[in-house]
Amino acid sequence: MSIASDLIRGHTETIILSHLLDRDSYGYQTNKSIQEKTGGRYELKEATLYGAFRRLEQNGCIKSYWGDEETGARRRYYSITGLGRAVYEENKREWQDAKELIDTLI
Amino acid sequence: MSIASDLIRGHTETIILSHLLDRDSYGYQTNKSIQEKTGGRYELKEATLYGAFRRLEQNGCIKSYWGDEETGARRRYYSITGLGRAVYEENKREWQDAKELIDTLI
DNA sequence: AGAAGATACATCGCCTGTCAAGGTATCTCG
DNA sequence: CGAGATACCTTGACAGGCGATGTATCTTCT
Repeated sequence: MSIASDLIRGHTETIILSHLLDRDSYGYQTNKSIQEKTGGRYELKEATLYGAFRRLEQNGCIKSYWGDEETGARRRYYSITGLGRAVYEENKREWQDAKELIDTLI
Repeated sequence: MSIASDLIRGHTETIILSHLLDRDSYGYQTNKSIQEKTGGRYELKEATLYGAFRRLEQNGCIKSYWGDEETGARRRYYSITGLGRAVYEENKREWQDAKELIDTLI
């Protein structure tokens, strides 16, 4: 992980929501997907990841359920809610603004 | 201030360094300049601003001196050091990377 | 003269997100 | 059987942002 976490801070939840847009997923897979998409340049720490899932579920952006694996470790799947999609869109807009703002300032 | 502070977190010091590249400045002016550049969309809170100045001075990125105003409130001026310029360049590079990374992920 | 508002600096204590460290349990492969 | 991957979770410390509050000076309006 070569990138300062303070630069990503505030995007963690949006990144997770983004990953859930197309399909339900579980924690471990979410993180693996992030690693793949970034070519190993970034990964979420587990404590950060599960903390974000907890917050997202608490404010209604995602719902969770246990997978019915016959074998292997149990998995808690998450699915994005309507609210979650709205929040995602809003966050994405905010990111576009923030990007522009920061580019103006640095 | 229409932008979430977690999206700016980690950029505060870089923004300040950027403002000091061309000329020495003081806290109040720095913040006014940020407000102008962003058309009032963003400003640093004073506690954030002075906290950042303190950190930057402690790790040698800036130096400070009192202005010799004959009139008006006293001003503490800051000037960027060689180290500060190097840190600025590095932070700017990191921002380019982070931007790309986040765009990939959200 | 007095009040209000801008200029200018500074600190304290709270809140929140990140993360190192630790823990549990299952499966696979040598 | 041991090592390593898969998969989940929590606790405590830390750091940055910020509301609140305080100081002092200058200008402007009444």
